[in-house]
Amino acid sequence: MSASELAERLRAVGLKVTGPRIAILDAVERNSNHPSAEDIYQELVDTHPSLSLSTVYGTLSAFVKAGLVRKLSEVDGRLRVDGTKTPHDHAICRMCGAIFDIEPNPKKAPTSLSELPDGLAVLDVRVEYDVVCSECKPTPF
Amino acid sequence: MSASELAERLRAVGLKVTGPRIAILDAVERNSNHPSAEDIYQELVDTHPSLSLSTVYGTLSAFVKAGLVRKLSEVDGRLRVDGTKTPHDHAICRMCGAIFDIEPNPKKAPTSLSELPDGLAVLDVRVEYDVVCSECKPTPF
DNA sequence: TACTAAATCGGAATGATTATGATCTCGCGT
DNA sequence: ACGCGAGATCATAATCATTCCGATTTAGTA
Repeated sequence: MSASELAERLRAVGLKVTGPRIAILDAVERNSNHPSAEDIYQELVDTHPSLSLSTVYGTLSAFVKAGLVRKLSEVDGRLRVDGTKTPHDHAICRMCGAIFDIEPNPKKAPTSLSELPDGLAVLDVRVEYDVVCSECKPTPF
Repeated sequence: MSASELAERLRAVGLKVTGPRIAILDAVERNSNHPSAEDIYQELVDTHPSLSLSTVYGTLSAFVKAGLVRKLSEVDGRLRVDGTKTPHDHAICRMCGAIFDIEPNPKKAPTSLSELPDGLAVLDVRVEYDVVCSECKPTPF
C-alpha cells in the first residue's frame, strides 16, 4: 500500500499523518506474524533510525483505539497486534508462543453483539484457543 | 467447600496437597471477581501470614496447567484468573477494567474444537468482548 | 508564514512477574 | 511410625515490557 493511501487511512480515522505513523501502519499490515511492539521497532529502526520504541507503543495504542489494528491477549507477557483487515480467531501455543490464524465458522460466531446485556458498547471481540501445537505435542503437560 | 474436599480436588489432578494450595484454591473459587495474583495474596495474608506472593504466582500457574482455574487476558497489565466451574465468556471494560460474565449462547458457540486444523491440542477457549461499560459510557473514545 | 496542539524522542521510572537459592514438608516406602 | 527425596514454599533480587516524563519537533490551520 502506498504512502498516500496509508496517509488517507490515517486521516479517515482522525489521526495526524506523520512519518512514524505511516511506517508503523505499513509494518503492522505487512507483518502477518502478530508482531509485538519490539518486533515492529526492530523491523523499522534500520530504515528509520530516529524512531523511538516509545513512539511505537504510543502509536500502536492510538491505532488500537482508532480501530486500525486489533490487540491480542498477551503471549509470553508481550503485547501482540494484528493488523489484518479480516477479523479471525487465533490459536496460541502455550508451549512455544506460536500464534495460528483460525478461520471463524460463520455459523458459530460468538454471542452476537446485540445480545450483550445492559449498556455495554462493544469495541472488539476476541476468540482465542489455548493449544499445544504439533511441534510441541510430545510433552503436552 | 471443605478443606478435605479441596484436598481431594488437588489429588485428583495430581497435585500435592499443601496448606497454601488449599487456601488459594478456596480463595479463587470463592472470589467471583476474577482476581489477580495480588488480590488473592491480599485476601489470604491475614489468615496465612507466612504466605508468599511468589507462592501465589506459582500455585496459580500450577492450577492453570492442571485445568483447575482459567486464565483471562491481562487487564491493566495484570493477570486475572477465573475459578468458576462453568465456563462462560467475559466482557472487559477497557476504561475501568471491570470484568462482566457473559453467558455464552449455546447455539452460537465458537468454532467447535474438532474443527481446528492440524494437530492442535486444545487446552482452553477464551471468548472476550472489549467493551465500554455503562459507567464509563459518556466518553467512549 | 506563524501558532498551537499534538507527536516524537530518549531516558528514567514503574510494576507485575519470574528467577534464585535456602529451607521446609508432603507422600511414599520401609 | 520414621526417614528420604522430590517437590513446595519463602524472601528477596532480578527481569523486562510498558509507561511516564520533560524537552524538542512537527502537522495542520489561519
